[in-house]
Amino acid sequence: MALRHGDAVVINADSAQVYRDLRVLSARPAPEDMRGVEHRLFGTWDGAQACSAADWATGARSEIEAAQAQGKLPILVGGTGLYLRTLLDGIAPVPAIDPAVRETVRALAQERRLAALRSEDPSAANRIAPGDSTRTARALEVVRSTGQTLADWQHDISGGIGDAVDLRAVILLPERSELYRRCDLRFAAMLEKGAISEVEALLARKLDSELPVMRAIGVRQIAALLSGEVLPGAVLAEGQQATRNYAKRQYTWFRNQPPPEWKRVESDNYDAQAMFASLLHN
RNA sequence: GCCCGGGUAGCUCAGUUGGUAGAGCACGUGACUGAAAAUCACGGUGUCGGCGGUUCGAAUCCGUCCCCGGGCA
Repeated sequence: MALRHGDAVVINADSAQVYRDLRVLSARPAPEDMRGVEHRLFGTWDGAQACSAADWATGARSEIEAAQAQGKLPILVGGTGLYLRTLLDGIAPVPAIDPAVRETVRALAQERRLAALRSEDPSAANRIAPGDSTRTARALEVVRSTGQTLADWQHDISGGIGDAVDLRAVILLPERSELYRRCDLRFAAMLEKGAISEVEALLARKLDSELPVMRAIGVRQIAALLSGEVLPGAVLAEGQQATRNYAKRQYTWFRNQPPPEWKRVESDNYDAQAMFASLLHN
């Protein structure tokens, strides 16, 4: 069955690796890692623009089609569960939000957002946890911008390709202490390999601090170092901590959200070659 | 050696006039429908430094010992 390099296309499914500005901090694969295999949607977005789950899914869909048209096998790799869900299951076709509405809503403190939502979309206000600022803002911007509630839009989910493709999925669930150990090594290596100058360059762009690029793990911590608010030793520890916290959330998502038939690998020393072989077999 | 300050959850610390303990973080579990490396929800943390005493009852009061800071010699 031996899959040759030229037969596959690797497509990124990670919400940070999507940004050009985050080569080091998103651990984007280097040319030598790619070993001649085509890679798509890595560093494709400029940090100045936010890539939404639907934006990514649109891009992924066309990359998958292009690969298939050439008889190549698309391999999606990455850790953003919502992106994969949007690609496979589709998403509510909510039109683009009026930028003015979005800006107004995001400028509100959570208490004010919640109060507004209670009068403009009471059932959403009731459903969303009171402290959940992201979802409160989303529900509010949707009613305000479209005149329909988010729940109304979500009755109709569309655009998923899950039923049209022969999906072979595998989820890696490493042992916790080993996972954390690797998180620590990973962030330390980033500091060694240019993360600090990467953040310097990012800060020089003076982008909105709420943009997704600015919220990638390590950006805030390193920015604090550069402005002298924090000492070098603390940056390492904080970056490692943030990495571990994220890994736990990601672990919870992938352990519970995907369908039960997705293969889960919990061992740390599996035979990758054999695993992929069995995955691709028939 | 003497004088101060301090020893309470894994860490940093709160604990009013004695009624056997709390907060943040960490950790664990979970949620997740267009910012998701985001945003949240829930949960247990424990010989309150040791030993003795007073008291119906001590993290809180008394004695003593140990440990950690700082100061004086």
